[in-house]
Amino acid sequence: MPIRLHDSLTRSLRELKPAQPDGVFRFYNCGPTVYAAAHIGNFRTFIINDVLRRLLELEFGLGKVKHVRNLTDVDDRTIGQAKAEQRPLAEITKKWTAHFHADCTALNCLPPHAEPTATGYIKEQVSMIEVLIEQGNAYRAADGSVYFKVSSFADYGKLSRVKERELQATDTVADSDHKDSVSGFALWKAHKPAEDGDVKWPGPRGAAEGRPGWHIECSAMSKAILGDTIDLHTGGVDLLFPHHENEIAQSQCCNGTTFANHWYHSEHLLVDGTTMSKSKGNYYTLGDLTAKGYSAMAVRYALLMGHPRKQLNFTLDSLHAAESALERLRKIAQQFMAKCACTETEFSTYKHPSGIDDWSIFGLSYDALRDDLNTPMALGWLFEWANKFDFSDQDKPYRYEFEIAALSRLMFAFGFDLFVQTEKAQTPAAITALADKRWAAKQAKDFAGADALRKELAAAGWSMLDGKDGYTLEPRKR
RNA sequence: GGUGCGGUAGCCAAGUGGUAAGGCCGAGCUCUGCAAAAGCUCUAUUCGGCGGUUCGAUUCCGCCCCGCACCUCCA
Repeated sequence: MPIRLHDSLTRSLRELKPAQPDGVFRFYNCGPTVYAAAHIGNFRTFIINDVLRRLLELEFGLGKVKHVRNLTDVDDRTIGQAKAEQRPLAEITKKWTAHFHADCTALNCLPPHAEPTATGYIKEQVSMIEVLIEQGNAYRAADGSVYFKVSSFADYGKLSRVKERELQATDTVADSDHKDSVSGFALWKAHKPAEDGDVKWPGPRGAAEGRPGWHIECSAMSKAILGDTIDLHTGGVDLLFPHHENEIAQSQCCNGTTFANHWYHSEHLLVDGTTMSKSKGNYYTLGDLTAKGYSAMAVRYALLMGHPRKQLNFTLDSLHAAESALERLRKIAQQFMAKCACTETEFSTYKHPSGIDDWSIFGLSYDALRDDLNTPMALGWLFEWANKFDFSDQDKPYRYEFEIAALSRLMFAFGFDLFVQTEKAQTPAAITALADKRWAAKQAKDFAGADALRKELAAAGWSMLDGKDGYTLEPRKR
């Protein structure tokens, strides 16, 4: 069964396969703008793309997938943030890039094979713009900015189906604030000292110094790293128009060939049934959630609970459900591991994409993933089969290794690291003292005293879990 | 107004022209000094509303109601 994925261009499910003879699947995913902490909505998209990349590696093999995700480090927002903080642009973008990487690591997202920055590819962007000017697809405005002439590209609107929109406006861009207009969008923005400070580069021939427009960076970096035609280009739905529409226009006019063979867009995350916004108090970053005591892995799980092409309603309750479900998954894995004395490390080593085709009882789950990345269905099958698996079957021991290898690979596809070593909060000495006291009381069969101490611990925010030979303490959740 | 996506149990969420996956929560039982953990069991005569097509619709069609998103620099 091949991997099939929805294609926004044809609005149908299409098989994913590398077009180039070298068999390498080329895949570009629009990345974040590094001017603040990314929110969990952003991460939904990146996690979905991470699952896709893992799936492709499982399918085509390691080294047969080239995943590129850019960092937008120069645009209105990054410049605005630098200005607001009165710091150099590079300092701001460096800081938030590091923050983004830390979040990605915590969420167990594999680093892309290349992570280009817009400022690292100014030359490439400038040359593309020059080609577009020479060919008559772009023109210089009076202030030295350069705009793409939408009317010069017949296929404009094909992706977003907005062709019939009122595109009949003039070819002259008269807007004074340098925003895109109906007939064109900015490829190059002339330097404006008051807004841009010292952020500027030499422009395309005949244009002023300034900085690139937003859309051109992806076209240039995709071309530079992956070539003129790529296998897949992805992003959130909001990028469908104008960003991706404009990328197609620029790239195809410049390169004279198809830009991307396949387009995929994941839907947005809703929080409490509505758009996330700071004023509604439902705006979460990963840090906000981990500060509440949730694990990053649970956040990842929660973001995969819904179909990627459907809006997903994220709530603190659903995150709690994710935390429990993940714990359940861990128990399931341990049941299999116990049967064949597999260690956590060994479980992890099974993760290597191996081309093994035996998916054992997890085949349906894996198939669901391959069928348009249906993560909720895959999770459903996973639990369904794990639940009905008979662990008491004595004739089965030799089979457990297949089960466990399959489960391990499935966990790799989802990107669930079941055995991450999480930093346990340090238990205050006073709490330990109380717990010791209670344990002693319990051993002495002073149950009334033990209960009183349990209550005291609870009041202090700790749960005491009694074991056979001792106790463990953990912070009370919620 | 244009374009697109949805409305399925207390919550989250799959799915199919043939009679509703899964997770969470909750309940009961076993276990347990208590608590936790673990195990077992149970939890939608019904899929926003009204019509239509059909032997049969939650699934197809029409209309209506409601929600969300995009419509020039938001993943």
